[in-house]
Amino acid sequence: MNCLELLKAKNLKATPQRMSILKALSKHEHPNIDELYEQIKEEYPAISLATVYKNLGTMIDEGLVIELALPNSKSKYDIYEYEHIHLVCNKCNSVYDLDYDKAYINDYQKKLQNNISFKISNIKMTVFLEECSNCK
Amino acid sequence: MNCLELLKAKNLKATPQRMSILKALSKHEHPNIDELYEQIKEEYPAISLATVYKNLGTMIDEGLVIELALPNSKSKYDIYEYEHIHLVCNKCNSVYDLDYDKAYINDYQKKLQNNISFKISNIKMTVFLEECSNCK
DNA sequence: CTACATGCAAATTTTTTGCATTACA
DNA sequence: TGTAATGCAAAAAATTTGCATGTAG
Repeated sequence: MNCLELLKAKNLKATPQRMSILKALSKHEHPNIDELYEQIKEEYPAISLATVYKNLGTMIDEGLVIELALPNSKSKYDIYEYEHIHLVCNKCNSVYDLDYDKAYINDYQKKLQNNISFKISNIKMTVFLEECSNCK
Repeated sequence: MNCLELLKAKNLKATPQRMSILKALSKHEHPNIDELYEQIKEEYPAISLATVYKNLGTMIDEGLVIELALPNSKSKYDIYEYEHIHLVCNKCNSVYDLDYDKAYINDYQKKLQNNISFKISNIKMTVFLEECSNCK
C-alpha cells in the first residue's frame, strides 16, 4: 500500500496529514470519523477534525476512499483497494471484510442489466450478522 | 397496506401522525426525513420534525420501517413489506425498488454461511446506477 | 384514567465554511 | 513562488432531549 503513489496518481498533495489518514485506513479497521481523528491525533496531535472531514471528502471524490453508510450509526471509512463484501454486525455495528467469488455477482449483474434500462455501475453486497465476536 | 393493523401488532398507538407517516412511506418513494416531514405537514401542518424523528426511530426498532443509509446523502426511509433490492442512482441519489429472484441470494447466503462462523441475519444488495431518468 | 405520544424550544451533535497561515511541489 | 492544504473558530445543519400538554386505548 503505497499511499504516496496513490495521492500522486490523483494529483493530490501528499501532506503528512493525508498520508496518515490513508495509512490508518489501510488497516481496514473501518473507523468512523471520530475514531479516525483520534488515531491520527496520536501521530499529529495538532490535526483538526475539519481537516479530516475535508480530506475524506476529497479522497472519496477521487475514489481512494469509500464511505460505508450504515443505518443507525455514523459512516465508516475504508481505503479502496478492490471490491469486497462487508459483514456488518447488527448488534455492535462492527464491520469486517470478506473476499468473495466475484463471478457470482458479475453473473448476477449481467442478468440484472438485461432487465433494467439504466446502466449499472456496480453492485454492493452487505451481509448483516446477528452478532459477532466483538459484541458477544 | 393496513397501517392500523401494523401498529396494533407492535403495540404502538395509532396516532394520526403515525398513520400519516406510514401511509406516506407505503408509497415507496423513499423520502429522506425532510421530504417526509414536508409530506406529512400537508395533512398535519402542526406536526413537529421531532415527532417524525421519534416515530421513525420507534418504527425502525419495531421493524415496520427501514432506514436506507446512503453515502453522501441523508438516509432515506421505506416501509418494510418484503425483502427487495434497491437501485440507487450515483448521480442524483434517487432510489428505486426492484423485485428479484430470492433463490439466487438465498443460495449465496447458504454458501457464505458455510464459510463464516457468525450467524447471518440477512443480505442486502444495492445496485448503483451511473444515472437514471430522474437526473438525466 | 393512565401511559404513552405530541409539539415546542433548547441543547447537543455533526458537518461545513471562511479565512489567515503554512507548506508541498 | 504559487497554489493548495491546514488549523482554528464560527456558522450551519442534523438530531436528540426535557417537559408541559394532549389523547389513544
